[in-house]
Amino acid sequence: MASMNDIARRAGVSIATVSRVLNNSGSVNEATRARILKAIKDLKYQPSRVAKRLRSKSVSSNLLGVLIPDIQNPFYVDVLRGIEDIAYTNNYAIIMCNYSQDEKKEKLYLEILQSEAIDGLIAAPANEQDVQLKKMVREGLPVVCVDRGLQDEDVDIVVVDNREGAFKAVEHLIKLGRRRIAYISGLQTIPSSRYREKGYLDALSSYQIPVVPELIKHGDSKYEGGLVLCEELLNLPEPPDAVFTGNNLITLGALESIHKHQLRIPDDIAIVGFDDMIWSSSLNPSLTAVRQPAYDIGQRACELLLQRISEPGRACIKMILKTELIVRRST
Amino acid sequence: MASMNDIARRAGVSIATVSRVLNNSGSVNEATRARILKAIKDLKYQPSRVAKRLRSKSVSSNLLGVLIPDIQNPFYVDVLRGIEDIAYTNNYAIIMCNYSQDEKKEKLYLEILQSEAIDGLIAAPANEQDVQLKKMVREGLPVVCVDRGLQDEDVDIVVVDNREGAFKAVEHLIKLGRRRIAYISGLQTIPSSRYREKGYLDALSSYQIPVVPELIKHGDSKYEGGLVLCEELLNLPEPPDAVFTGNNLITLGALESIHKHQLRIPDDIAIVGFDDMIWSSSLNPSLTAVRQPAYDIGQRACELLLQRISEPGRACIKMILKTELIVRRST
DNA sequence: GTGAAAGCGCTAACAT
DNA sequence: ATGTTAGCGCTTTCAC
Repeated sequence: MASMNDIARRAGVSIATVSRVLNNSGSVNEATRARILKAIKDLKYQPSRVAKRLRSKSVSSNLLGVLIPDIQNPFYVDVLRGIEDIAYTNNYAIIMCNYSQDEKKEKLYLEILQSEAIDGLIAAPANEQDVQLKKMVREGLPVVCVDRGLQDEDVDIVVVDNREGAFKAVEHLIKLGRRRIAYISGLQTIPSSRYREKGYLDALSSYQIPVVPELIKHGDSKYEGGLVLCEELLNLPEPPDAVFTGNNLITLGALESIHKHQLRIPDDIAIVGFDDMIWSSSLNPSLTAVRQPAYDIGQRACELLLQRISEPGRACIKMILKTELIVRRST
Repeated sequence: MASMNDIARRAGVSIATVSRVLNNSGSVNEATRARILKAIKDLKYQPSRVAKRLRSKSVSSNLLGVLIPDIQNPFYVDVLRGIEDIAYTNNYAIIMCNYSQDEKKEKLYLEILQSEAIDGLIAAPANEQDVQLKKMVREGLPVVCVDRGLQDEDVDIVVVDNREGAFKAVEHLIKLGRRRIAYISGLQTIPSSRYREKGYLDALSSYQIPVVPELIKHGDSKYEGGLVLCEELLNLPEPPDAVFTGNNLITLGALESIHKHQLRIPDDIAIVGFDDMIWSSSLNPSLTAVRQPAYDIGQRACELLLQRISEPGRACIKMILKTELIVRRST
């Protein structure tokens, strides 16, 4: 790969002049500019982003980090797409790190990201206390949180109103006449799980429906969790007549379990899930779901990050997006 | 962030010695080693991967590129997970580039990847003629192709036997008594689309079933394509009694369309899709599908890449994995 | 066993 | 308008 030096030599100038035409800084004679441009073309020169990044913190190296908990979860895929589209239009590349809900892996990735000298980071941390991420924020790395925030740390964040979304879902079930409504939660370390549980409890209490502890299950935010916990619910002496699932993977696991038991949805048991998916309407039956604007979340987050990179001092923004209840055949 | 210089000063040695203990190269006095180690700990030193990468091509910078066509397609997500797991255990980070089936975007990403000085690349190129990727291969960048290869270019590749997978799917439909079997293809520029079409045609011909051109539709490998093209099929004067869909997103689109027409599956029309998904059994009805070992593909590809990085000279390997027909209720 | 110094490709301050 | 040079953080010869 040709370097600036090669260009300079071929055009018979110094590398400083090459740098000038490359960055449109300073003034350079039209004739030499043309020569340099030609050399660049001839040698198919491509600037080294690595060298640029090493050179100085003051210049943007156009590299962002993205740290997400679970790439298997279509919600994060959509967030990622949103991020990526904005990054792409602004000529940023992305280092994508998926820690698979594994805090050890998350830690390693944060170290790598740091040592890759990224310009900024969009992260959904494993938990709100994440010391390492907090430290990076404090050291001045531009960070935007998505889906999950950081406790006692002033940082940009884009989330949805999880409590309200859950409330609407459970209220919907109640209005349909359901009374034994179960909740299958994801990891309790994740704030959104707790807010969704809060929404569930609030809805029950709003309608004076007693809370039955055995109808609340806590799992791992994954398919397997949904499967196993729903199994437990269905095996109860008095099983639920409706279930509210804490995220899309849990929903799929729960569906599997319900089908195994040969129960009819919604006649025997209704189900509403958090997170809508592109194939929700193709499920058996089509799924009533709380839709998060995942793609938007990604876009907004990336915009906030680029803003913060160019203006590090600006006050932090907490952006709360609305959810939407999509009613289909499963309720 | 502390640099090697800081460590050296604090330990009262030169950076060369620091480098030695960092890389376990050369011999260094136990006492000084201890001092240096302590300084590293005290200053929470983290090596700069950027500087290391700039320094020399001869030393690995532990960064891989991944170039995929469509992150919305769960198949690629699973491939990505496979890649990532292997990369992680070998202490490599990943720059993930999703070009959304957009060749212009793909081109830009290849440039970025190159200028990021990655150690190697796993790619599913938009088409087999990709000049830029070919050039990178020829210039010595370790590359492994997945899912899609490069014409007339010797390169490691991991694929499945698409023709055979399609053949099995269509044969299955035929044995069930279907005769008007449609095929909704993805982008024809993608080799796998063509191989799958070949498998479809071979199956028909093996069973002496005439090919009906209007039953073969070519689309864009996306949800919308599946939806629109299936719509066209269903509006035919003589609609198909079965449809074989070219990938998972097309399948979902086709399902949507069939449901819209209120047709019963498989009574009115059977459907079998290429690509199995975690929620295939939760679809309405559960989906008969050709399963690709996507996660394995990713793992194998990454292993091949790491091999090639450490041994650039070794002969190219073409790895062909088997598909599996999972029969469920949609046929 | 340890250090000095060159150099990877680039930017930016300072000279000319 | 253009050139010279220091330096970003690291590895690696070559001395000592």
